[in-house]
Amino acid sequence: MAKGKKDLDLSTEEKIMEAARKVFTEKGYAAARTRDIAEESGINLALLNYYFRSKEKLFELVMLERVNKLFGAIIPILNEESSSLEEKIEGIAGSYIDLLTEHPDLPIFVLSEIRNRPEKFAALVNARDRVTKSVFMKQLIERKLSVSPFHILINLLGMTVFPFVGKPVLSKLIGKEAEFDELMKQRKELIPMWIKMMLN
Amino acid sequence: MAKGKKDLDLSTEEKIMEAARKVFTEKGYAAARTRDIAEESGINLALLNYYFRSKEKLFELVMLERVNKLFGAIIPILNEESSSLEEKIEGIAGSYIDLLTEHPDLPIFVLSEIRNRPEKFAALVNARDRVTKSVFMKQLIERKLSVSPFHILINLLGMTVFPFVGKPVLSKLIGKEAEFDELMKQRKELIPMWIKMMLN
DNA sequence: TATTTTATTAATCATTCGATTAAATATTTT
DNA sequence: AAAATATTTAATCGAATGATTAATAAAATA
Repeated sequence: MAKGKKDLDLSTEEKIMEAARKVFTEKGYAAARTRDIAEESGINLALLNYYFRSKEKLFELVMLERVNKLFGAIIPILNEESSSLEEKIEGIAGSYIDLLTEHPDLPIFVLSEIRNRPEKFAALVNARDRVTKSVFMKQLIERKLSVSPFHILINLLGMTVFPFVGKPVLSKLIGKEAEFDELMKQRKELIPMWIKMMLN
Repeated sequence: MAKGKKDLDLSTEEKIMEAARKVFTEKGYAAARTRDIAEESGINLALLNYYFRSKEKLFELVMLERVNKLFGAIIPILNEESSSLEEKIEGIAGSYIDLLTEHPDLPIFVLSEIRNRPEKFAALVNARDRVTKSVFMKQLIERKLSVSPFHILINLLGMTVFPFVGKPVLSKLIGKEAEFDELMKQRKELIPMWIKMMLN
């Protein structure tokens, strides 16, 4: 049979995925209703199950996308062979701030879903070796710091990611949305500077 | 008798609150079932509504407790009149790490519930003036830094709070629970040191 | 064109869930 | 002790929700 998915199929499937991304990300798995997703995508409720079998299966696809997006922005940089430690730090801060400025709710979505159902999603982010044995960690160890290299990694991620995790609260303190974004833009250069200070 | 653990002399009301704290914090509002809370506290389901009117009302009490705990650990320090900027930085890092080592899921719980229903809880954390007009911010401004004082506040909170927000992922990288706690303990002294470096 | 497969819809099923009710039991007040 | 009030339970209600079904429309295939 012609197993090539037709344009219309793809379109419907993609409309559902698009709506699922939005609704799941806004409300979280438990509060999201399949009817919300159906309405948001302008399709019949039964079509959601026709194409994706269940709410759970649909969510797994969205979650996988999100996790890959979140970790795909850092893992490759950690493992670059040719770049220096300083270049990696600049790369991580820069690419993460660009990514999260566009998708501010990415980290809180992933982290809160993992917390709500750790048995289901913990394995998804088990990138232990790809981090602990990365070129980045090796380069950190070479510097013979007086503290664990994990501190540096935590600081880099904390200073970069935390403002977006705490955005619902922080943006109230800071004021306008534009000011928040301007601060984040500044941090692309500031964070590498601060981290480098910690390496001495 | 159900799996209620400590059936101590707690009043029925307090038994329900205790179970509500646990279930809401573990699963979030939307995924928490009033029947879970009833079973966890070893009481009849109807008693929950008898004492607290509704799931929503019960949750509001738990949420208020959590928010006060989370922000109560920092707001008073920000507004101390007698302590120096350096002392405040040490106080915040120290008291927050102590608090979050005991209650690691506090920040992710509060932040994700705010994100899921911002219209309901955003007002709860609107401490704008208490932060922006705090003694801490005044002291930062006096230092005539080359960057916005918000950067320093974000860095302090990011380095302190982020490891706990990301704990479900980070603890896998780091290894045993004890090692994570040991790193956090070290950070009580390290974070103030790093932040002070940023003040020059 | 005729037939088979794929896509879509309206209706509805089965469960779950928050909440209520009415009756029973315990506690306090008079 | 009697009456009044407060607490607790079992049963159940109604709405919401994920999922399915049976019928129809559209597209693909032969």
